[in-house]
Amino acid sequence: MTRIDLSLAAPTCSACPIRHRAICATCGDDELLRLERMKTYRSWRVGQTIVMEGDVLPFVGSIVSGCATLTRSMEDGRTQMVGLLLPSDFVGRHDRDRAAYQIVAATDVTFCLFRRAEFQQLVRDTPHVMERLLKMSLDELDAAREWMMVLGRKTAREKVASLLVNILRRTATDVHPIRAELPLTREAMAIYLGLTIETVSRQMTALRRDGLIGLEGRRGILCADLAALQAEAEIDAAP
Amino acid sequence: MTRIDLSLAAPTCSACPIRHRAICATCGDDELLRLERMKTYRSWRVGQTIVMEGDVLPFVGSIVSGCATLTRSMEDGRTQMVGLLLPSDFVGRHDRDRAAYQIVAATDVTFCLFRRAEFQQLVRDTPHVMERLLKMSLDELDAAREWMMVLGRKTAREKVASLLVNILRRTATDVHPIRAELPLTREAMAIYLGLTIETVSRQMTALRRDGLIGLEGRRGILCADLAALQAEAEIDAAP
DNA sequence: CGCACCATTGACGTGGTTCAACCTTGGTGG
DNA sequence: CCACCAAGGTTGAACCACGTCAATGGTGCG
Repeated sequence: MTRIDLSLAAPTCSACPIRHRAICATCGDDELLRLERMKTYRSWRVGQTIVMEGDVLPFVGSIVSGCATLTRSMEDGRTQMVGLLLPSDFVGRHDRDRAAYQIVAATDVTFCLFRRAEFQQLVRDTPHVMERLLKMSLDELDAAREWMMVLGRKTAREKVASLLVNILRRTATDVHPIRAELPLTREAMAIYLGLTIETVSRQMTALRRDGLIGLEGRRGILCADLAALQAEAEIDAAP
Repeated sequence: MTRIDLSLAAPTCSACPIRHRAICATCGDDELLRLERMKTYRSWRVGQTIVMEGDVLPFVGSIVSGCATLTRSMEDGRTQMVGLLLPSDFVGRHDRDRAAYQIVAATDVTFCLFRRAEFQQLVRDTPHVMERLLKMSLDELDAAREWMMVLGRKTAREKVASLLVNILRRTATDVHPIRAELPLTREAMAIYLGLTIETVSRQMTALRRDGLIGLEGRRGILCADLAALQAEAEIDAAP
């Protein structure tokens, strides 16, 4: 593998692409300066393991670009994804120094990291940062519970459609038809959905055959009618 | 139905059974006095709906005794439990006034409630209460992710065993054999586990037949060897 | 060009659901 | 007091969605 420089120069916070969505969203200019001094950018290549389940994780931080996965495995090898990390998502617990899940780079990925002790001090000094962390944690909890519905009650077709809708909503670029690059292999999709690779593949083919999505190579997906795909995922239009 | 008085006199916080495990665990005596003035006890009978999904929930609070369930339903009626509330668990979001899930009393249940606005002020005035809320939310998130593993990857037998282990761990009374009262009907168990009533019933029978548990009436469960039951649930002994 | 690696497709097996009958238990009223 | 009933729970038989196993197809990289 070609070696690359993985310690990128970090941009100033005010120029950061996740400035208004990440943990720092509610910080003023003064606090941003404090963050500048604390932060380190660090990148991993696709496929690299960032931490193993149970290992010491000496930092916490935000994902700036790319995609990482949170997974848990059983002794016999069965694996379930429990979180999909996209830009602005927060990783790690300020109050625990061991990772509860394995974190893997699903694509090349860059994090904005803080050493835990420093971050914990920041949280305790700055109530609105703690409240921001609380809000983000509660949103994650809601997302996890939403996913419990997917895992427990949806059919394979609905599961795949649900995942595609989620990814299109968060990362779609073009319009008519909207388009996104899947950050996951079929295997990673299967691990997320509690299915096998084969079932994911068959359902992707079926959704394409039924005109609900288009496929471009292995990773590109197109969707001319997101509402129809949402209906297929049995997602209520309400929220 | 016999009418009962549902507005119980609340005990003083210092005599409260969940004093050291609930949101108030880190409060000193002075803050406990503030809580005394804010709190209201309120009870619901088994089967009553406490709030419907999407309804206004004007309070937040802790469950003091009994058991309640958090569920979400799809339009066609498929239902998934996303949380099981036992004494000391916290309910509601301080920053949102609508319930994201239906809350139902699984047994007769008593809550210690605070009006949202007052509680939100308390959280903002008292950093260590906010940190306590954050810690409890992160623990809930871990529990939800643990449950994603159960829903996505475990067999019916492992699912049922996992639920029994959870309940025995949190509510078991006797020892040799340990004993607990199931706070859930078979239907509620099925909704929690992403299974049908029939499958739950068959797996309960199978676990009894295999000598891993004993059954006393509809609700009583006995377990002479919790480690064996945990092995059946494929739970790593580690944590 | 050729080798990995990822993805697709097919044939077949099976764990869990579905549908239906029956059993148990606790509560109610004659 | 006990017959009856409703609700919850158990059991059986048939079905099917998804998993398993195996072969084939595509694609990007050295």
